[in-house]
Amino acid sequence: MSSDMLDGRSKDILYAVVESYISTPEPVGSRFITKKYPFGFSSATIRNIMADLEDLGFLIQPHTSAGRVPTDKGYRFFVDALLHKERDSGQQEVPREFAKQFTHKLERIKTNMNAMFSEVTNTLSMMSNYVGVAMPPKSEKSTLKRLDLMKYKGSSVVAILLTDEGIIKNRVLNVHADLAQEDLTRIAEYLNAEYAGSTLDEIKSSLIKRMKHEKALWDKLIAKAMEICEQALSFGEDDIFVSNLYDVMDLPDFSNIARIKELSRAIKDKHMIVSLLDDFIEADGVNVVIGDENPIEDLRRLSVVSSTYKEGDRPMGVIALIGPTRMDYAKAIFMVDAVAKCVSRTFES
Amino acid sequence: MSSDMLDGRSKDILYAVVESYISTPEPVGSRFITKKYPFGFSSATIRNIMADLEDLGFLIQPHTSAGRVPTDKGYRFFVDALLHKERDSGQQEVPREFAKQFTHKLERIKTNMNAMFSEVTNTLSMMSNYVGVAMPPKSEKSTLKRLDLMKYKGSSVVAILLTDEGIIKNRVLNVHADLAQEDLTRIAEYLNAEYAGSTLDEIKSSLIKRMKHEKALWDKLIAKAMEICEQALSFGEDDIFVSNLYDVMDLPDFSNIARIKELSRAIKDKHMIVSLLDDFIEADGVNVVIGDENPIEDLRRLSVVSSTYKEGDRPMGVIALIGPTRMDYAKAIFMVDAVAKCVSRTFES
DNA sequence: ATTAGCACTCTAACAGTGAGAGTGCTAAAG
DNA sequence: CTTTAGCACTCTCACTGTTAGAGTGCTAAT
Repeated sequence: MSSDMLDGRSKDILYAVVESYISTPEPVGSRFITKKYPFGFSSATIRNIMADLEDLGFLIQPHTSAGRVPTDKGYRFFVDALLHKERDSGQQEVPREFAKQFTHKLERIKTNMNAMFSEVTNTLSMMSNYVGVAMPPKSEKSTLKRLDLMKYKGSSVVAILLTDEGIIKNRVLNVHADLAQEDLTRIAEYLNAEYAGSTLDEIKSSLIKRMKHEKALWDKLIAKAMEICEQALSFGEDDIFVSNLYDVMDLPDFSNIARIKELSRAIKDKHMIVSLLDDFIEADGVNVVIGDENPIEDLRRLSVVSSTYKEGDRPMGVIALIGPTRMDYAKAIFMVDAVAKCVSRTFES
Repeated sequence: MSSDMLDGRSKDILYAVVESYISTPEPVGSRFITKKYPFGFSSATIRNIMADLEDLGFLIQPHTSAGRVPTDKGYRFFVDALLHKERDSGQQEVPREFAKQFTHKLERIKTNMNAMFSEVTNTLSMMSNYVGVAMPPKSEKSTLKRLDLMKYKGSSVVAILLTDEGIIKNRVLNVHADLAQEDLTRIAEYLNAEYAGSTLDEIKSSLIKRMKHEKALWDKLIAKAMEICEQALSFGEDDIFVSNLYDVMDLPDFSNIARIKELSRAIKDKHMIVSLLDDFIEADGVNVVIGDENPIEDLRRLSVVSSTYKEGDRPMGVIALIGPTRMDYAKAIFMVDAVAKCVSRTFES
């Protein structure tokens, strides 16, 4: 980490510059620092230090004779410092009331996953002015509680999957045969007996193995059961919840449509976001990705703050905030963390 | 309708002005009209007529010595004229190929309602640059095909409703009793025997009647069944599908955030949109609401073009486009109509 | 009834100016 | 050797004045 090369003084100044720029989006000059932060150096000294910081790539000036603005590297330094600080002094106090209220609210609507995650993303967005994102639990990792099959039109069948976590998925399948409801019920019973308690992933692989092995299945119905089960498990894309952009538009960073459109484009492709957040589901605590660091092209001028929610200690999904690199990281980190904890609590009870 | 007071000449000019302004968002002047539309009058005459049209409230000038811009009343005249014209000459030809392709696409994903309606709104938005909206079929109006109950954690039960239209709803209920899965199955069977084939609305009212009548139900299980059924039928808010704003941001009308935010605000409250579209579900053909005419405050500077999709001749839901009052109505009307028809076709097969 | 002509108005674009903010460098002070 | 005061320099932004152009309304002539 190249910020190790900085002496204490430089760190203080850098921290101050980033903090100031985050709170007010104006390039910050040396004189301003001397006024607002009583370091005890003259503006000339600050100036020298800032020039060094610029050489090292932490700051940049929009043009000669403007103040300095943090680079992504500068923000990274700031966030790292922030995370260390956090660890020492728990700054939560005021928002305990919020957490309580919010948990209550979630508790009330947790029966409806959609409504719950919409609530999560919208609250997140409203309170932070950034884009709230929530990735619901991955169904593949959850364990099958019960499978039901219902006859539908013609040769199509509705499969309903219930998992331990309360994820309910349904899917219309074509079974290429006119099975009676009784047959379906029997098939479902068979599959339940066989697979209840396994994770969907396990079921899938076991299924593939068995189908290969017993190539000619003696029992027609069991063969059909296998076929149905496989279809039932192949879910479509993962859906993800993203807040609307209403509150985001208040930010000065997005005061022109070009920027807002960029953001809109970044969150349009939900697969992208999913694949990004997938990487953080195993990570512990809050994760911050800043601008450049982002693997996804469209997110290179944005930052992502994420945290996982868990049931017990098994990570289930991810909560995140997406905003400009000039983000109030302290706030974003705190909020994501708090909300993730609320969601975890909801899943436990 | 006050546009009856206009003579043919005035109508032609008004139509031309609106058409021109829709195609290019520049106030249109008298000279421009003489150039582009060979009416055979001089600019001075046009000028007089335009002054009259302004007095009558069809046009307005942003400032002295600018051209004229249509008022909502002006757009209304234009749209009415458009709808009459449409009736005579079917202008569909080119997009038959599109309709075919799109119907195919829907056919492939119709098993997943969510995916289907997302596809509808996003395609609509992408092709028109306006906001695509789709209201899925109202579950209350659809008939019950089958109800299933599955035991969940503790005293909660998952109810799954399958309707004729393929709407599958699930809901977690609290039954305040530790019923075994067998009991649940029996209850479900009973309810299916009793109610399959009725619309959910009918079931609801019948249920209420019965519960009042036989106050002391002798059969505990049937009492429970009633209770469960009632809970299962009380769905939450209707959800509605709204496209993202990505393509909308290309419009010059929304080139500043204030306008885009206004739009964002208007579509944020989905209940509002639902209540608006509900009014048009019975209407035949395409419906256009222009600016002022809108009952909802937030939509007063926007227009809504809507159409219903049906199964047979029973209207099921609404497809709509929301855009600026300066909208390409011809295109919007055509697209909404075409897409609604594609969706109808999908529901039929 | 229509139109040519003209005076009038308003906007948008452009260039020029000056204040202000902030820098880098140098030389003096600690 | 580090810090600071001083100063010349640079760049932006806000303001001003000016002008070209587009469009109007009115009047008088056709």
